[in-house]
Amino acid sequence: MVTIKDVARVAGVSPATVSRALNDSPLIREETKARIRRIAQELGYERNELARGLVKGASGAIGLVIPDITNPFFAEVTRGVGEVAHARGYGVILCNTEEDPDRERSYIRLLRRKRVDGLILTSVTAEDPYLKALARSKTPFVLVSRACQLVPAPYVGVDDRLGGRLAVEHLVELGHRRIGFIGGPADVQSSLDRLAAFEAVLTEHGIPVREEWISFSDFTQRAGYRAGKELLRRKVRPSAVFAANDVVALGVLQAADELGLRVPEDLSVLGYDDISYAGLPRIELTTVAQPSFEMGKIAAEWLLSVLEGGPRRLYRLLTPKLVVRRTTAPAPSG
Amino acid sequence: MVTIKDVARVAGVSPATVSRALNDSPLIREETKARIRRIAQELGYERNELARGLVKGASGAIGLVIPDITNPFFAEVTRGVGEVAHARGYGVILCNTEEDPDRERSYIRLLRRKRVDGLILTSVTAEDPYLKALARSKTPFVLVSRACQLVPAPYVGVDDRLGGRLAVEHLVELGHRRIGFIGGPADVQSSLDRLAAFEAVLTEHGIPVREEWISFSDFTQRAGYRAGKELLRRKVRPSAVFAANDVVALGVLQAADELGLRVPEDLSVLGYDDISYAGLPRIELTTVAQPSFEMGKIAAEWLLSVLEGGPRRLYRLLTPKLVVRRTTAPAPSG
DNA sequence: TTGTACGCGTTATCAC
DNA sequence: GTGATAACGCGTACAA
Repeated sequence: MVTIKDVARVAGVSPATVSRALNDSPLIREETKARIRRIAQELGYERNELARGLVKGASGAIGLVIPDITNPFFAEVTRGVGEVAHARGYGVILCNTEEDPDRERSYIRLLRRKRVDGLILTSVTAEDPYLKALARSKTPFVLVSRACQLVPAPYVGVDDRLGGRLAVEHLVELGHRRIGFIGGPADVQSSLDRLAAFEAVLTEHGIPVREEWISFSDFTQRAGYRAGKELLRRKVRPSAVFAANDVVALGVLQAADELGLRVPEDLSVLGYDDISYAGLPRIELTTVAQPSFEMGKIAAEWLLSVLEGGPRRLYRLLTPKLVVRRTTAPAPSG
Repeated sequence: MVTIKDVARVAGVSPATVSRALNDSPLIREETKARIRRIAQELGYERNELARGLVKGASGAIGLVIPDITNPFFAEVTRGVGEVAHARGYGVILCNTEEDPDRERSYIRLLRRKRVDGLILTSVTAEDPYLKALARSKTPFVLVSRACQLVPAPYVGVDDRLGGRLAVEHLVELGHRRIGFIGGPADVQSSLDRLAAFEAVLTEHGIPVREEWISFSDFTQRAGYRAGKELLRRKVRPSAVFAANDVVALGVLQAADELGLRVPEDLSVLGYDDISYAGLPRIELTTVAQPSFEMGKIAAEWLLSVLEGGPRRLYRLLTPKLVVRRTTAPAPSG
């Protein structure tokens, strides 16, 4: 690979001059700059960011830790992060944990070895202790979508209590009193918040919370399918199900179909996220919309601004929005 | 950040010894190794891969260039790549081009500056000249799913001619003779191959190819919707549509629904990829399955093996599989 | 306005 | 077995 020295030799100047010219230093005469740039271009020079990172103490890359890139919600977050990172010349190192805490820890170590300038985490379980260690280190990080109670940390997400409330109140208003909840992993804050809202709304309306209608999955379609099958096979089953995300809701829909339950006539199903497939005519899933792409952008923008000396505080709770489609309907009178 | 020197000072040895110990060199006495490792651990040392990369001439990262991370097909490829890369300690720098050739070129440059050890490209348009330059450079790369005619390059994908053939023959066997095609971007090889198969099969069966029923989109749901609307609004419209991927097919389904066309009674729709949403009970899209996750894994495995001196040739054409579900049916007798 | 010299954190090549 | 020393490619204080 051609280095700054090669360019210097050809241009008949010192490497320092080349470095300055390429970094547009005001110290260099314009014509020299132009000449050096031209030569660099001709030689196909691309600066070595490893070397540059070593001396500047900044790698020009950020780490993005995601539980499941296959979930359109996180794909959108990823897209948002990539958009702003790239616009500012940063690279994004993607880490897909598959909801596995071990992988997550191992990824964080990888990212630290790579000296990423900052981290965006969407994969945090509610009380993982490694976050404490991270908070002590100097590397800035943001939590997206999944908060953490253990450590005060910069965060951007939607108000999941409110989102859960919107969802469950919608069901209650439709006359449902037998409502089930299928969450994500039991240690994910966003899922817990949605559950808390679920219980709160039921209680407010004097509807008993039935433990046997509450279950946890791992935020995948398959898990939603399984949990749905189990829930809907009970002798006494709910007339509505609130799934803690859309992917799970799609699994529930699948379970309902296989059991011969008509949606929404026999069963109302409500999701969370508003992934693009929720709006398909064949699906028409009622759900709570989150600005996922926006969240990725906000997180990245904040992170990059911190890297340039901006304020280190961030706490953004965006507002979720109920999107009523066709998987919810008034409760059957039975 | 704690460096090798800090560890050396605490351990009372030279930096060289620490480096050797941490790299498990046989030159170091076992007890010294153990002691040094313990100290490194206590100090929270993580080796600086920037520095390491600089001296070793290898960054320990690969670049992954994807047209649309939001498309489950590419999300699966990404997952496959990440799985094997991380198992071997490599980082993956993700670049989402949104099908924009300018972005693509700019990403490639970013990745070269970051000195990635290799590239996985799924975003190549059929005759982009930058590939030639890439081929001349020493950085190894693989093309996944989208081939390139301009340059002989390592490739893993499915046999799109065969896949297209399976699809169209299925329609013909169902008695369809008025068949439309909605492709991806006009310069994407995989889309072109599927089109070629489409035309070949029609011709073989003595069915005229009607240009006005052939159109191109950009491989998104929205584009599929638009193209579908246009196609299905014609006075004379096809009884079946072959969409060059599932996302586009979903858009076509949406268009059909809005126009009051029943699928599959009035219109058969066939996709390509078999993304996870294609199998939903509400969708049941007939499609051609590609082993997307597998393709990502194969590409990464090959790339990493090349980095360790393995053979530099690769050409894997996997076999696509027709998955018949419920969006295709015999042609209406009309 | 440009060149010289040093250091960033590692690993590799010599010595001892 | 272990320690000094020289790279890797770049940015930058200091000198000119």
